Amino acid sequence: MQKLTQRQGEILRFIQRMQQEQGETPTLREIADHFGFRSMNAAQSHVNALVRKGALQKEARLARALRVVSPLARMKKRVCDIPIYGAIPAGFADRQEQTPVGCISVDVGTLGIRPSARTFALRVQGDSMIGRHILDGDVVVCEHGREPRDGDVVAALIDNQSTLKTFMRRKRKPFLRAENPDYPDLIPAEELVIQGVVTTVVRQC
Amino acid sequence: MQKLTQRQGEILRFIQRMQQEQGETPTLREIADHFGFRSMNAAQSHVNALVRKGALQKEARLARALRVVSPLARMKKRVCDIPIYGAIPAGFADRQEQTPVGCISVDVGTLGIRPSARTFALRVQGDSMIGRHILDGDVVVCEHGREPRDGDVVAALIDNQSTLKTFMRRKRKPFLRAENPDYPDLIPAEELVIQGVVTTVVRQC
DNA sequence: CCGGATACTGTACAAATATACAGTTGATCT
DNA sequence: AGATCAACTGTATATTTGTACAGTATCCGG
Repeated sequence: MQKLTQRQGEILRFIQRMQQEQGETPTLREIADHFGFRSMNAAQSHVNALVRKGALQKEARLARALRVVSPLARMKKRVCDIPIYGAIPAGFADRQEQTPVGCISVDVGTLGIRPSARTFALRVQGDSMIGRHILDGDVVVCEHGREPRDGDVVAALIDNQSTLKTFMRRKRKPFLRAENPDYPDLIPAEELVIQGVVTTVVRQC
Repeated sequence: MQKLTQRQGEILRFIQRMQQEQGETPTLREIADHFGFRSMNAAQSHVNALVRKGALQKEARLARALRVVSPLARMKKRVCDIPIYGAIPAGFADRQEQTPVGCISVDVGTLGIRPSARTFALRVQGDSMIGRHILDGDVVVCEHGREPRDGDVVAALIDNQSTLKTFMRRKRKPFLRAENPDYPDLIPAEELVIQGVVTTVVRQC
């Protein structure tokens, strides 16, 4: 990629910012307006220069069809949004009814997260899983409805509150092991509602 | 939000998917084409219905100016892409030169990550920071150039390789403490290049 | 059986937008 | 001095796109 002028860099950054904030790339007129150009052609020339230098891609004649070219953008395949719930009440029937307290957006490819309608996230309360290096305040991404394997960390509903436990089997019977002395060590899994299997942990330091 | 018809749901999902994959929302004609409508008005009516029901927002007369309305979308302010490097060589001069091995995309608001040009990510090798609950294979997001505070985890360049250490001071002199027996416990920080301060940890289970 | 909503076809038009062409100014390089 | 390029102004035009209007068929609740 050829080197850009300072002005061209400004234009490129503006396009990039608009794309992130507004979800759409600006039109030539919007670019011209933002920089105070009295002629759209100023914006047009810059865009053409950026395309020529390989920093931008364009669909000819289409509106708002600019694309910022970057090694990152190429690697970023698809971003999916995962809702964060404070605590999940019992039924888990209709997720639309839940009010998410936040949202994390991750791109699928790199982290190996398969986006599905049954993916959600929880903010961990308490140090119950410190033995598995999951701390208070961490956000765990869970997949609902997946069959847990031995040793998987699962979110289970205990006393109308989501708690993390380790899933395991003893003599073919499924149990949940708490990694916290405050809770009984083994709980038969049949009595409980397993809300999801933890696939990812996010910690903000 | 009023309930949607099945067909309206299909239209909405298509718009949403295009926005994620292409970065832009489709035009009425593109919607019509995709669903095999012979008349744009079919698409137009659906879009109007979606707007009326509150599932979609629109800027009148502007091209590709649809917006999917959802509690998640409203919460998701701004997604920024962070490059993942395998290992960062010494100079750290021009990030453009580095070849990222991956990319994570996170939304800023919820996780409190401030996106800056100096933000990058590393894949952790080895259990050197297990004492801080950072494991082999985790991805750590770092901020370059920030002044580390006592107890912060930092990425330092040792033997031409990035290694995580805990930053601390003894008698006002900065040191790096390794949480791994294979390394000497205390290293004067002046002799080393601190590449970044860890702000976030991401673990894929 | 009627009214309304849904789900379309078909046509026409105006606004938004990209594009093309002609020119000016200033800096930089040869 | 001349050539070249970046960075603009100004005007005109073709294309894309959103919008409006007219109409048909089906389904569903009252």
